[in-house]
Amino acid sequence: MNLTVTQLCKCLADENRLRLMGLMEKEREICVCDLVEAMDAPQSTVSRHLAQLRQCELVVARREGTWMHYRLNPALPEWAIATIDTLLPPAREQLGITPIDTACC
Amino acid sequence: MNLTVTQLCKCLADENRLRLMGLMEKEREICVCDLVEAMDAPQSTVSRHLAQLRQCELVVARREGTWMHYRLNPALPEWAIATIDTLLPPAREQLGITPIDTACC
DNA sequence: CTAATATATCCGTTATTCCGGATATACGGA
DNA sequence: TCCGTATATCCGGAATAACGGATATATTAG
Repeated sequence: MNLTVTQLCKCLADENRLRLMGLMEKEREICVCDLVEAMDAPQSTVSRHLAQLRQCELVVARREGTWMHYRLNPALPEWAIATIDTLLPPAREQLGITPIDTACC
Repeated sequence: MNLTVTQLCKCLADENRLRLMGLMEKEREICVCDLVEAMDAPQSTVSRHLAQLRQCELVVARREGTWMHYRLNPALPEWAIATIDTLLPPAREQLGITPIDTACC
């Protein structure tokens, strides 16, 4: 786990990625199709941003058949967890979103 | 004060700006010449990044004669203060810096 | 006013990031 | 095996951001 502060901030500095993070909730998995539906963006865009979040390990993915389930990575460094916990509530408010609580699959 | 999460993260997502923030310490003013000296970057670069930090109100400036004194803005929203407080220590460690404690003027 | 110093802004160039349609890959079922 | 669905990656173009030398502005001193 080699996350830097700069990397974390770059990830959260894009509205699409911030929105993706905001749609997820601790301890809860979401599949890509739900994220694509909730985001107003084409699937390739969502997938690309998810890949970036995955690369920085802000999220982790689990495959189940053809579906991929994403969740916030609970194993980040303390300072990253604290930052995410602090920023997601105001981010959700500013972006007008709430975590997804339905499951397509 | 209309700072958004995205704006805050954009500001902190650049290494030069993060370094500038890390060189400052709560409650302490620093003048630009000290920042220019501590950063390994031309004066115009430092000044441009300071302007951006000022624009987002992460820092505030006070003129004293020909000198400008900068300090972290103590009047940010709670979530921004908390984020900065959380991120600056690991950022300083990762960037190999400590707050400036000398005063050129 | 002129000179000197500190800092800010301008502007052309380069580097980085983002976009999204097209295509590829992975998997399950028939 | 071949097909359909879910997701990932590719790639060329557009948009955004960063750079830094040159220049402008602001202020003080003489």
